[in-house]
Amino acid sequence: MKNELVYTFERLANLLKQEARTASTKSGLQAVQYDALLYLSRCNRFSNTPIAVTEYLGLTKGTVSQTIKVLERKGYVTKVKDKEDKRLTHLNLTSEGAQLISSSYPPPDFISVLDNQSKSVQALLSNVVHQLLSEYRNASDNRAFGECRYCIYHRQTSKGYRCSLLSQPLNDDETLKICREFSEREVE
Amino acid sequence: MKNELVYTFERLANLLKQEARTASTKSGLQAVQYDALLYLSRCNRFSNTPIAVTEYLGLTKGTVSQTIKVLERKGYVTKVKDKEDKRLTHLNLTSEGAQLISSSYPPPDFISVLDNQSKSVQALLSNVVHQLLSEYRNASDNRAFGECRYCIYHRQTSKGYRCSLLSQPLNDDETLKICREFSEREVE
DNA sequence: GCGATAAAGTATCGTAACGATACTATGGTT
DNA sequence: AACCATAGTATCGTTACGATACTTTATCGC
Repeated sequence: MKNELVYTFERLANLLKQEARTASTKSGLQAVQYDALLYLSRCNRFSNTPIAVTEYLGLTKGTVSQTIKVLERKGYVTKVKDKEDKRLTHLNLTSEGAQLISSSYPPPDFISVLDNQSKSVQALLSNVVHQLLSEYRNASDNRAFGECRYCIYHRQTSKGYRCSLLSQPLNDDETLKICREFSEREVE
Repeated sequence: MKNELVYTFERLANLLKQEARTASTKSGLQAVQYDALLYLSRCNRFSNTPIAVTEYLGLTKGTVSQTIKVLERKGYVTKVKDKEDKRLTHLNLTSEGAQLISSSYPPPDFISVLDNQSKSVQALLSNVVHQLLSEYRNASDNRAFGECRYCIYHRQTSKGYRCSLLSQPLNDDETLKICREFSEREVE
């Protein structure tokens, strides 16, 4: 039954949200602030701007601007103006910010459930849910926010990885991070 | 990779939330109000109380009390005092409330994605994600809120279904609804 | 080049969510 | 009857959130 699947996903999402909420209040942050910080810990250096946070979380610019201000005041992020494009502000996690995330993420209860699954189920889930997400991204008109390495602009050269959209070299870690400019690569 | 799976689920949850938000604002409701109404449309007659909404959504009593008040004022639910237990208030959807949900739920984009999947993938997903949810419910100390028919207290008699915990007869529809008293039945 | 438009970001305001606290009323237990 | 647990409401302060208006910088058309 399709509808039932939606219910199940929704309930899962609810429980995940609840677990995240516990983590955030334990660290003295509001839920949105935690979500924003989490995003910033997962995105690459082209995507750590207020507008990217805005699109990722599905909120408005003004709201996010305030959220960021609080995170800055609490010492979890710092603002750095972009050298080339002076409209842009980059948000870097301080070591406190990074530590806050790494001490509470990923959500332990959910991870333990995944751990219980057999390797084959895990692999299966990974495939199918990825597929689902990529189609869902296409169906909704939101930005994709996928991982760099799965992007059509991602290139491997003799000197390492590159982004062919932004014409920038990428180090290995970065190819695992999520990017605002992400565009789905066709599976061959 | 386990962590990656968590990310994927989280992003899926995010997109689902965004789609729900669009639906709610389109119908002139706040996100929480919509969530509460959605729950009330899915729960059985033992679980349509403010406290059940509270536990399902993971909020506090006071907050939910206010949310309900708004839903009542807007004409989407009505309050009915319980005959036996006078502490309880039952929240029934008005026809307007029911119509609001049925016109916007399930989320069309997500459903269309599920539709794209093959029958076998759908079946697979259904199994695995159900399993995941049931284990996650056990891992977290929240109430389960599962479907009546999968509950240990669910009985089939010659006269129809019964709840052996509350000693009440159940009609067929009700066994599909979610219940606050739900307790997972062991799979044999 | 110049002007128009778009994009990134901030500030401010009003509404509403949310948790905390304190309270009432009913039910259950011994 | 005394006590405690449960369901619910009311009120208060903090904060999220969208809307609007604004500034600054890039980009696009010519």
